[in-house]
Amino acid sequence: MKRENMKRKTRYTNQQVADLLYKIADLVAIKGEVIYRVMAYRKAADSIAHLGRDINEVWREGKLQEIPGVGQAIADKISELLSTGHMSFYDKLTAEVPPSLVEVLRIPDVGPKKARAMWQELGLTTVAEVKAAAEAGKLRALPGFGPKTEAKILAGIESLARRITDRVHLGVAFPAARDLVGALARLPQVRRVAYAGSLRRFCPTIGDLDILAATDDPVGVMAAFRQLPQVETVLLSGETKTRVRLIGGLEADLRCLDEARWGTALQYFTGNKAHNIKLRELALKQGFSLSEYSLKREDGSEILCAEEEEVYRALGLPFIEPELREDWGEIEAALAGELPRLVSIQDIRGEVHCHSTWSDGRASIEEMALTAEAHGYEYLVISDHSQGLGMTRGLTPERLRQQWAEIQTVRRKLQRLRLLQGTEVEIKADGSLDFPDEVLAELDFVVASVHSSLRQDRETITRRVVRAMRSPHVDAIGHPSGRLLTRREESAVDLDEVLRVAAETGTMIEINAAPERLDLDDVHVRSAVESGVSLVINTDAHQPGDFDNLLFGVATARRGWAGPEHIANTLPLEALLARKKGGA
DNA sequence: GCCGTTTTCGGCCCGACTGTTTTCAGTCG
Repeated sequence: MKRENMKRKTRYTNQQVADLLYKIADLVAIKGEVIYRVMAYRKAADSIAHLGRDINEVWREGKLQEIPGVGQAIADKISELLSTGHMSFYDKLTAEVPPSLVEVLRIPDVGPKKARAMWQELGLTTVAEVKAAAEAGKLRALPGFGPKTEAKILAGIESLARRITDRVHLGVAFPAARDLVGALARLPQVRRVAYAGSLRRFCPTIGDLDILAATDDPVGVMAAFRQLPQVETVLLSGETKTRVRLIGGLEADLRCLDEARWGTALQYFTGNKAHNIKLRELALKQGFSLSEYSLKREDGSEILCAEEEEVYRALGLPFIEPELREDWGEIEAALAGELPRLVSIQDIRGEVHCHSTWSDGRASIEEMALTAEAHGYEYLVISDHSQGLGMTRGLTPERLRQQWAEIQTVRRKLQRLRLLQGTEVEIKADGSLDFPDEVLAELDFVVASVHSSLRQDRETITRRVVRAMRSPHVDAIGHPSGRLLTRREESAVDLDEVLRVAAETGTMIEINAAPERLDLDDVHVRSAVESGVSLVINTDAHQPGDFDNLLFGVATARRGWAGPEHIANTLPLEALLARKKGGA
């Protein structure tokens, strides 16, 4: 009665391989090995997490060592893992260093040295044991520890327990950052202020906010910052740097600096770390030392950069857009003069996926259309859910026809916007569609999505989506992975296969701009761009305010190196319709 | 452990803040 797939070896995803390498890095650090060995594991893990190709495939082709940061030793370990399902190096390592210490490392202010000390001196290997020891006042006796360190560790454990997740999506981080920047901009001493960090790069999730302020009065600005009503706790505060926890739990750093050094500072604090390290290495080769303060020549004299562009120019590079700064090859491309031209929000002419009160939207068709028109859109497709999705009051074919009458009425109230009718049709568990072909054939644009049975295994859910893509009526696949950032993992669907079939069938793939989705994700956008898949950016708006999310979708496209030519809704309506399957 | 416009060996980005220290180590970004 044993099924075939129960005997099969576990298949490792890129993320799982990366996570194992991160874990090895932590354990090797606690073991006390040279930091460069630790960094090597982390670098390899970063590369694999953002590979954009299935690691199993790369391994089968024998090309593991072509991955940046993967040399002979790490390639051998990955090979062993993928072929046998275990890694003897990891087994040996965890026999020496208890793997639960990785959790201890997550306590703020506990790094490898402190974790090792607590483990070696007091035998503490879990967060619970550390907590008990701290409460009993046993930590302060350790060399390098004191009462304050002990208290900090206790507070750190508390904050770990209180936080559900340590990252938030852009829909949370972006308004919070705008709010802080606005408050600081109102201070008379502040000359310039901006957010930097992962938010400026539009990473899908954000760990904390990085705010920069140019001022001649850092002490005054820091004092004012600590007093802001948004601030719950001041975590640390010096002359140039203050770190606080905001109400709601998000943490924010404020750095103050001279206006003349704005460019180097903004560049540095935008990151990411790997991009910065590579930039600093490039600077060293050219005889400079680059820091957030300046470019320093070997004789110690400084070149100040008031603008970011000057930093890149001084290193012989064109400006690199923040969304590209992930060390995914952008510095090499910049050196070669091969940076892509990125799509911008002004390029988007309309959307083909939004909802109304006809299903689970919160605004009428008219409100949605007028808002889209006010945004300068040329077209909008109303695409309410189909009948099978009961909780969204999905439409039956009959109601779909009634909706058509309303769309025609609304059309008369519009100046420029061209309003069309579509659907977000449910892809049922077996891959069939929730409307018959003759109904789909009448619609202007069909988005097909998966909302149910998201836990199907990889083969089943992939076959299901592929079957939908082979329908001549399906123009695009909506939010293909089904992830909900910080809440729900993506489904097991094989996105590489989805993209391959998309290219073959001419099915468009959506970049859903809702900040909790950003689905297709940046890494696969890059694969789509490389394989010639047509993408479409939609906010999936359920109310008028949701159209403002477009910038998150555009940023995700930019992070995947997409230009306007890769995004179908940068086209005028007729050209977009012509690009559909069987389009004129 | 990785890597090469100086290198196949000897490097590997740079700085702020805190706490425990008599001058610096650890952590963080």
